[in-house]
Amino acid sequence: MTSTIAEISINRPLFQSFDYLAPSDVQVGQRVVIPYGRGNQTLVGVITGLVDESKFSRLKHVQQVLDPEPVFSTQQLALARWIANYYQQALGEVLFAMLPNRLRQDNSSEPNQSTYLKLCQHENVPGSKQKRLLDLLAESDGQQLSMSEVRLNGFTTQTINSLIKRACIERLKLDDEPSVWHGEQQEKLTPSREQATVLNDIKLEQPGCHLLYGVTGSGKTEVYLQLIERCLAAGKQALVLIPEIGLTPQTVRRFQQRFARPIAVLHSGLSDSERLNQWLFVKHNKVDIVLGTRSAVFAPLANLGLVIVDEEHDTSYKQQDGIRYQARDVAIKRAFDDGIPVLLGSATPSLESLNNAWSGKFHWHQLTERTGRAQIPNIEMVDMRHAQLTAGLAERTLKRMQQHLADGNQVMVFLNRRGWAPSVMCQSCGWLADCPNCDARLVLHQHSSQLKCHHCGWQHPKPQHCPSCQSPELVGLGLGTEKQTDILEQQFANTPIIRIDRDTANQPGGIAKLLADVPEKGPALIVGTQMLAKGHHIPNITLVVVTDGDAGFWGVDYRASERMAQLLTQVAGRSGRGERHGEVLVQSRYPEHPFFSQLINFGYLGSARHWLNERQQALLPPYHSHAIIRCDAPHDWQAAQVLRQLVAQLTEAQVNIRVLGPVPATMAKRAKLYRQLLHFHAESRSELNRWLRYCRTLLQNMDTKQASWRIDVDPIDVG
DNA sequence: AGCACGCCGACT
DNA sequence: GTCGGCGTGCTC
Ligand SMILES: [Zn+2]
Ligand SMILES: [Zn+2]
Repeated sequence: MTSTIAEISINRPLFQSFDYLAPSDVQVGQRVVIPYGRGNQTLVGVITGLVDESKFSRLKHVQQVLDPEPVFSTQQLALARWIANYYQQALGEVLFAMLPNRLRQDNSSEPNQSTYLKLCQHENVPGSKQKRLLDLLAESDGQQLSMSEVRLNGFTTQTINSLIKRACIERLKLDDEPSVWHGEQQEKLTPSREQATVLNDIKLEQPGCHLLYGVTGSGKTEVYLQLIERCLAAGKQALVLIPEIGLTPQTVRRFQQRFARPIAVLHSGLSDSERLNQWLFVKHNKVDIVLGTRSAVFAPLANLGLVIVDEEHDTSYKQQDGIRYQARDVAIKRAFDDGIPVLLGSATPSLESLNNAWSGKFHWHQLTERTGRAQIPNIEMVDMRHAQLTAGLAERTLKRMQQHLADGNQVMVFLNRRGWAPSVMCQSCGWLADCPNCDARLVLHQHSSQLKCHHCGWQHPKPQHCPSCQSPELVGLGLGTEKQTDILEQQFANTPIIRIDRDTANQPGGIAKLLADVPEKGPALIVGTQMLAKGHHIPNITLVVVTDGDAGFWGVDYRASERMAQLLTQVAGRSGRGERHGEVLVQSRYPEHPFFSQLINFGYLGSARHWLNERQQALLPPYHSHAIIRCDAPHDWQAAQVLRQLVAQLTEAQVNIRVLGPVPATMAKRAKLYRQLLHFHAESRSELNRWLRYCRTLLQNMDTKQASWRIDVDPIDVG
């Protein structure tokens, strides 16, 4: 048998491929099993190239070719190469991150099959059961049904076997097919004047990036749906990315109801086998619409015609651990490669996308009218400085809440701190409960009577006495959602209160059960964290209260304003019911701070313009590119030493981009590791890339001992 | 990364 | 004598 030499990438952080002898008919993009290393352990690899010769003399043989057809197309391989280069990751690791978990091991990529029963002869048969089965099959699509459906209808193997003997029915193996929504279909809505303009301005035949600025409730989804419809009508496929928290059953339902065809859904809640199933449906061309979160950007659609990224500013598009990439940017690159349009939608676009739109790189579209709802409410500041606080809320705030509840409306109280109190102190000696593994205070969770670290997961039962002076006077300092809810329960004794945060959402039933607890009509208080701000429309809210408008402004993070404004704008979008104008109260100790007045007077876009100016002055993204090399080690000097050594080598090589540091991370110690950062700022993206690649080779050749390092390109957490 | 190999100390 | 600790170096 003739053979060829295959370059194979494996799921290890090695920036090289390995040459193996393979059967001459293998193709690039197929997975193979190889004997690897001195112990010849069997590993799955991906063929990334075929060559005639290798500089290695004793090549091993590929053990098994796993895929009859490549699991990666040439375009996907090219995309993987781009990601590996841009984010400084090993190609093999990128490729494996693009595959569903099951295909990272030696599982088959062929379509799943099930046994079906097909009607051959509909003749008179003795038993009534047999007769009923024939009737059932006769009525079914294609006169056939899957075995599981037949079983579900109560037919036994015996009935089936007798019918097969009579040659009335036959068994066949058929590919599994994705299910189609059989419930009520939803007709497409007549677009508003604004929607029609947007729909008219986006031409699917023309490649390019479109930024759709649409305030909450302005009908962005309807625009998506009608564009997808056009895309499908042109015989192409559509990919829709949605943030983790927004991809709810209701969202999926909305798409299913509009399109009488199967839709693949790829979200993080799927089991490995469900995820593989969905992925195989996409791979084998059985769906034309893919709905998914971050990693769905890699869905193997072969005939893509449109990519949509909903809530494009959402930080969950950035993968933070393992393989790092920004799915929104990968989506843009993928669309560019395919020569197709990509639509980014948001009520609070990222400064990156706004800059691209305002500089003419993206096409700008907007939806400013809320369909069937009152205008976005104004934000009203509440000065906390001299206020008497109950549950963290000023008298004025409580009064307003009282009014709204008395009118039978619902009120949302937002506090981005879960637990009872963010720290615990001894009143007689001043001892503070610190995490033994992190530079962080332990958070008191009163209901479970535990002290927990929100950074490393460490927890311990709440002590009865101060470990330092034995005094029993241990008190919680500050306010979390748990405590706020408890106090509000006393204040508003007859009002149902629902708390929505990670602690309550992790209980059985999850967030869906909590939302179901919100009464359909009548007053209710909904208390919660970040989780409340995104997704999950609660219809009867007329007042939103932000307990601490100053939280999150203490750091060095230049994205803090942008993120806070996005949060406040999103939260404000929750308020308002039908034509009833909603209200938003933001409590602050600095109510006159320009951040608030700007947001109130000039809105998100006006503020964004201002921040973009500041970023330009400060040579920060999106004008300059930013990357961070992070280094962790068990002793505080190790990480800094590695980075100092790196800086020395860079200086020697006459580095011509800005290098800052090493500096300790905002939380210098986390999970028993000391963390140091090295910042890189460059006007030119390619220069940054070049120097990062150089850093990577330096670090790979450096004896970093116990220190581990990673490169974060376009970081969102800067501290 | 993950594994084999190897060179040392502390156990039967 | 050997079991296992981690430090070193390689993987086609
Ligand atoms: Zn004490
Ligand atoms: Zn901790």
